[in-house]
Order: sequence, then structure tokens, then C-alpha cells
Amino acid sequence: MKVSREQVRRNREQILAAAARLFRERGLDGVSVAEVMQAAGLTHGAFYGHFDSKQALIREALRHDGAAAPAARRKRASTQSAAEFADSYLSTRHRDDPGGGCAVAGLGAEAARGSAELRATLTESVKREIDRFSAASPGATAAQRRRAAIASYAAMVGAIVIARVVADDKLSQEILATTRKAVHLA
Amino acid sequence: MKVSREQVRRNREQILAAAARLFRERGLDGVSVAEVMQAAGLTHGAFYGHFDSKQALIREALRHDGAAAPAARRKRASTQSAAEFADSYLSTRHRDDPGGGCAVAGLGAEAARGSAELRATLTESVKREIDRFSAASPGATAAQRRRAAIASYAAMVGAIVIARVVADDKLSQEILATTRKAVHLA
DNA sequence: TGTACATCAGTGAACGCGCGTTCACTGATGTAC
DNA sequence: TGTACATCAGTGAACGCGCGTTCACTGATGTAC
Repeated sequence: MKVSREQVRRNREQILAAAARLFRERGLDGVSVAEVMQAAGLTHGAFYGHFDSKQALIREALRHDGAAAPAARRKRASTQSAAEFADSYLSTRHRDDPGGGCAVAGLGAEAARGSAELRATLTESVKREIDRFSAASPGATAAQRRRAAIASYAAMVGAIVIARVVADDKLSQEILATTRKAVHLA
Repeated sequence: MKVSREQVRRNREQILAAAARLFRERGLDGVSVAEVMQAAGLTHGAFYGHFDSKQALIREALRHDGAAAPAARRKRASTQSAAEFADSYLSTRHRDDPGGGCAVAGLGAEAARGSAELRATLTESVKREIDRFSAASPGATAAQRRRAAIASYAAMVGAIVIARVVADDKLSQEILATTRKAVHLA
């Protein structure tokens, strides 16, 4: 049955939110269109009224809330220092919640094999992330802050990827803690 | 038709080598059993004579040549300094050759969602990698060398993941170069 | 060393399944009067 | 404001396809004598 324009808008938001979470959680290939629609409270047939294809949904969903951890960013990101951001990024909470976490860490490798459009979307997210992190980083010149931001960003993404795959919790925590200290010193 | 025991051994090696390369190149879900077998010069029906399942192949293939870049490790790894290893790991050659590169960077996120056995296999690779990199790292005490190795390893993995997904080659190279410098200073 | 035959690795067709996608249909919405 | 009906978002069955896996068959291997 037809639904109100307002309901259509809400449904689309639900689809995007469910997709953003599920793709981060289980990977792009690990989530079916039907699962996304079910999580959004709809049947799979309605999907193609909202998006042209699964590929289009992936792009929209990842553009929708950017690359970094949406959860970590929620509370006044603009006043957050680089060290504070690093502490929340390199937390076990972020490690254990890929669905609410950084898309580059969770989907970067998979997205790198994807379409040019998808890579372009994530490239914009990475650029924004580096710029925001540069502004919050220490350093006398803008170039120094940028270098510090890039090195810290790389360390954080790598630490989360490694900490998530490592089955030994002690080692996993050691990797997060060591990287936290290294970023604090940078 | 039956083949010689020696040929069976060679076929199994071919399957593992093809799998190791293809999985790194296109992801675990992005490669079919039939494609691996074709790359190994066999038909897909022969697969289950060698392995119990695709999951078993994945584990064997990733155990087969460890986590780090097999290509980078080929030339006398034992005499390689941490800086030399970082330079080859953070090269555009490694960025552009995931099939011959580091499994943690290429498959870490996907493997983190995999079975406990698969994660255990990669955990062993990560441990070996950290130990080897610790031995090559600067630092007065073993604990200091280990900390330096972990921080550098995280930065290298993250830099490759980000450099691969970024569609802007200038930014991609900047990320590799900046991380190279940071690792050299550590 | 030579022969006969049981073994078994590889072949290729076939299976059931889940996927992305399509489509005829339904019925609430929202517009025209 | 009230009514009549065209619109169109959502439904659920159906599609074609590729996947992991199975299996009857083939014929070279390698063992028993």
C-alpha cells in the first residue's frame, strides 16, 4: 500500500541506518538486501523503490555517516582533542562494536576492491577525517599537525584491524594500549 | 584419472598458492572454489579430495605463508632492519599488489568476522610478526623494542589499508611516505 | 622384470540454496473537483 | 469541507545465476604375484 511522503522519508532513513550498521558489522558481501530491509522493518521488494542497486545502497550508506566511528563522534567532536579522540577510537568498546565504528577499519580492505565510486566516497571521508584530526593535533605548523594526524590515523586504523582479528584478548588489549600511548606521544 | 603421489603433492601446493594469492587479491568471499582450482590448473571437482571445505582451504592457505607480505619477506628477512622492512611494506609496490602482500592488511577485517579457527591462525601470524619485528626494532630493553614494534606494525597495517582505499594517488602516497617517516623515527 | 588388477585423483554434470533483481498486485495517500 | 479516483510505496512470489558441495565415472598409478 502507498504510504505518506513523510513515511517514505523515514523508511529511507531506516534503510540507510540499518545498512550502515550491518555492512560495518558483517561486511559488504556478508549482508543481503533482504536482511537490510528486514532490519529496516520492510520487505525486500520495496528496496528498489528507494535505491537502484545494492552497490548504490553501499555508497549512500557509507556517505551517510562518514568514515570514522559515528558512536565516538557523537559527543561534541569539535571540542575533542586528538588524545581524547584516540582514546575513544582505541577503546575495547570500539573494537567490539564494528557496527557503530569506523568504516575505514571495518570495510577499508573490502572497499578498496570495490567500484571507483565507492572508493571516491571513502576518499572524501578519509580527507575529512585527516583534516579534522589535523586541527586537533599538536604541532607548530599546519604541515607538522597534518603529518602527526596522518601517522596517528594510520596507527589507529591498523591497531583496530589487528586488535579485532587477534583471538588472544591479552594481546589485543596490549595492541590497543600500546598504540594509545604512541598516539599520545606523537 | 589417478595421478602420481608426487603430482598430488604438487597439485595441493598449487591449490594453496593460488588460494593464498587470490584470497588476498579479491577477498575471501570474492573468490570461488572453482576459480582457485582453475588458477591451480585443475577442475573444481577435484577440490574435495584435497580439502574438507572452502573454510578449511582458507585456513590452510593463510597458515601456509603467514601474515606479512610474502614478497617483501623473500630476501633474507633475518638480516633486515625494522626500517628496511617498513620501507618495503610501505611501498607502492606492496600497496598495488595485495595478492603478494600482507594478509592482515588485506584480509584482517574480513577474517575478524570469521571462525575462531581462522582468527587463531591469524593470531599466530600476528604474534610471529610482532616477535620478528621486535627483534629488528631499536630500543634499550626488550619491552621497549616490543612497544616500538607494535606501534610501528599498527601504523604500517593502517597505512596500507588507507592507502589502498584512497582513490587520490597523491594523498595515498602522502600517507605511505608520512608513515614511513614516522616508523623510521620510532 | 613382466603382467593383472585394485586403487583412487581428477573429471564434469548435477544438486540445493541464497542471492540480487523484477513484477503483478494491493490499498492507503493525496489531489482534483 | 466532502467525495472520487489516479497515483505509487510496499508486498510477496518468482526469475536467473553463481555458489559450495556431491557423485558416478574414467583411466593412470602402483602393488601383488
